[in-house]
Amino acid sequence: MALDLVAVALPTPLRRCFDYLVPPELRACLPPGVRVEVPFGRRQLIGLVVSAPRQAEGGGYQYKPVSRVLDPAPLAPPDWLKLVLWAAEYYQYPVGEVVAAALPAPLREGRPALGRQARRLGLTGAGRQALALLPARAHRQRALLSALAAADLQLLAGEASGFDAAVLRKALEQQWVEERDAVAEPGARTAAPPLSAAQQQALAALQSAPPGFSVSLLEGVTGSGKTELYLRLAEQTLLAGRQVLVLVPEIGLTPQLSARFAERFGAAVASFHSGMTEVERNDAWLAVAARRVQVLVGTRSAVFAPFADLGLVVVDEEHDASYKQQEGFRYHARDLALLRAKECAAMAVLGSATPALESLAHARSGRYRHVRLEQRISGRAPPPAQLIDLNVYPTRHGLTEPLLAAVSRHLEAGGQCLLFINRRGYAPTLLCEVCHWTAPCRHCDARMTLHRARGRLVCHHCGHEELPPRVCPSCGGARLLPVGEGTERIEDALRNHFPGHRVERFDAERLRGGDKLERLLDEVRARKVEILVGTQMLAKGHDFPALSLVGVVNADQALFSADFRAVERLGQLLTQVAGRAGRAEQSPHPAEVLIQTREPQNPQLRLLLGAGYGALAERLLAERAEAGLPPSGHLVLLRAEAPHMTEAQVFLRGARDLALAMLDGASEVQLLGPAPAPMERREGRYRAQLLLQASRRAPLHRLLPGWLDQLEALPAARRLRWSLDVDPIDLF
DNA sequence: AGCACGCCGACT
DNA sequence: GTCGGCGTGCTC
Repeated sequence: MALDLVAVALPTPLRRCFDYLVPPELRACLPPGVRVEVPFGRRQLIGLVVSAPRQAEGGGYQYKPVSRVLDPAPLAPPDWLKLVLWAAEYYQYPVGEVVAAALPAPLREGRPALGRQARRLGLTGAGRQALALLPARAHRQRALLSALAAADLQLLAGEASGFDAAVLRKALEQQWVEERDAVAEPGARTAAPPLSAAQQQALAALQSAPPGFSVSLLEGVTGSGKTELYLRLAEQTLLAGRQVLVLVPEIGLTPQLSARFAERFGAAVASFHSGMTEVERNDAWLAVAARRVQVLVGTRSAVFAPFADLGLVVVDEEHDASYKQQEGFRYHARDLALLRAKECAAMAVLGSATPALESLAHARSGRYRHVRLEQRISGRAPPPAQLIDLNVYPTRHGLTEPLLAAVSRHLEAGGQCLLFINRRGYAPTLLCEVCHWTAPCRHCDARMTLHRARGRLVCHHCGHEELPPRVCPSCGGARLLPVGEGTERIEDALRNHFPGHRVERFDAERLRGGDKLERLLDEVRARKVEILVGTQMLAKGHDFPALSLVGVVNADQALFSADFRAVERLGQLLTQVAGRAGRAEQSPHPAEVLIQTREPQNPQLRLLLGAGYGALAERLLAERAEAGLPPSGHLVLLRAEAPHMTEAQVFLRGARDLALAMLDGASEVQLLGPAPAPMERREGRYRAQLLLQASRRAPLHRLLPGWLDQLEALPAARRLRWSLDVDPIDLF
């Protein structure tokens, strides 16, 4: 007997879809991309139709019928669904969970696909009169009305107004405030600033890409004005009636960039990131599908926004590791963005001052167009970096005399100083002077970091906290010494050394919650802060016009790391930090970059400082080719964690044997391990991994589906946590 | 993942 | 005698 069936993706960890009977009257209502409610076991679930209804022989199976269709039309165009299905296959992750990651929560849970629209609020004549007559205690109404007296409030799709809902409701009721049409105007609203000669050249090079799909790597030093080029390309795309996706690596960078886009393009712009509420994200998502929004600025997950006609994809700071999701569905947003662009015949631009080796390799092979922007807008070359040898100069609280002297010099000349140290807390180790005991975390193979102001020892791997012991728990010795330094200690040392100068610390601990980062950055720009101490969050994207000295307290951690990407990352980080200095014309003092190191002869460090990131990248690419590592080879990592190391090892050995049985001896796929993770125990669990390596993707990816089916059937697989990471960027 | 079914220990 | 532990099996 022939049956009408549709395949439905459901939110379960099963790596397959499920077929449902199509009642005859619903046959026309079930195109791919609509949501349905279906019975699944004893539950009712919301799922997504992923195939057109098809005729099939029953084969005796009792299929269940679709219970309900939620959408009159597909939620998103076919290329969106294609991206979702492709990602599920490529990352070998359950389709239903990929769909769940690609849909905002309200849609996932079956809420109707109705979004709130972009709005514009304006002050009425009555409102203007009311503003003069408001009683003094009505300060919240006053704030609202005076803000609107200055300018209409333009709210993007899904954006909160920033005013209390009750206050807004009252003002609308009183007709002090009215809703006006929020017009999404194509083209620029505010005039674009003129381009430098170098920018003009780069823009011309970008624009000379053939119509349709193309990828350009825009390699532009910090301060060279890449953002203005994105804006120009976006304007052109909008005038052609197509939409724009701009990806940024982290939420902290969205306000700046979306503000610049909104300033230029008005209501056509929306943001999308994890700091928004689910409802806000839902509104933005739906507005993109309905073409009420033309430009979306967002983090990783914005790559799944349902563009109706995507014409331009920008991936800013494309080298940034935040684009790779590090748990669950481990996708790389940059890679998916390129796939997306290809399917939509859109132009893709990868922007960075320090491109990933992957992207450089593609540029070198001609697969990407390589556009360089080597001149800063200011015309000033980035300052040269100099090394301070920690074997020669003693330190106090991590700082050498030459570095402190440089800080004095720049402060006297009215410049700002940035001290970079990629470690939070006061000191990474608490050491007993007598027996050399160090404070360990009871859940991890790691030392506890001393946070002195909080009076706590904190493990940065699991979050465990303890009170520091008074005496050594091992020998009873009374002299426990903080060894090494973190941001807090550097901050203290600088406060003591430069009393009367304002020192501010920038790290996750200090800036937790709210808009503290934004507020502090404003104070930096207003020159109220003279010395900045911080972690890598200071290296990313922010503009400090008056900054003239960058000091790197210690560059050495990465030089000893086991991770094969450590030196690439160090090169990117040092280049990005150094790029914060001397960006603006009004920089009061020639800029300087000083790097403290115990390894001044390190060849990679010298190459970076002498010949720049590009030269280091060339060297690293050659090394990767030699070792068969990315981008010259391809990796898949199977991780496992269990209460005891033997359980993890037994599972991974089983996995290895299955893979060996599936591969013939001559296969290009190499298996490495199983081996314990670099940190064997973390959060109380033992971790190990099995690495698959191949010079070509095809044989590796051919292996995966069948291998995973067998892995899931392994009895050991049920008793521990394991996951597959395709194209891993960290080896645990 | 959920959610059932199923077969062994300490409690009203 | 039952409530409940988590092993194992299935979900169109």
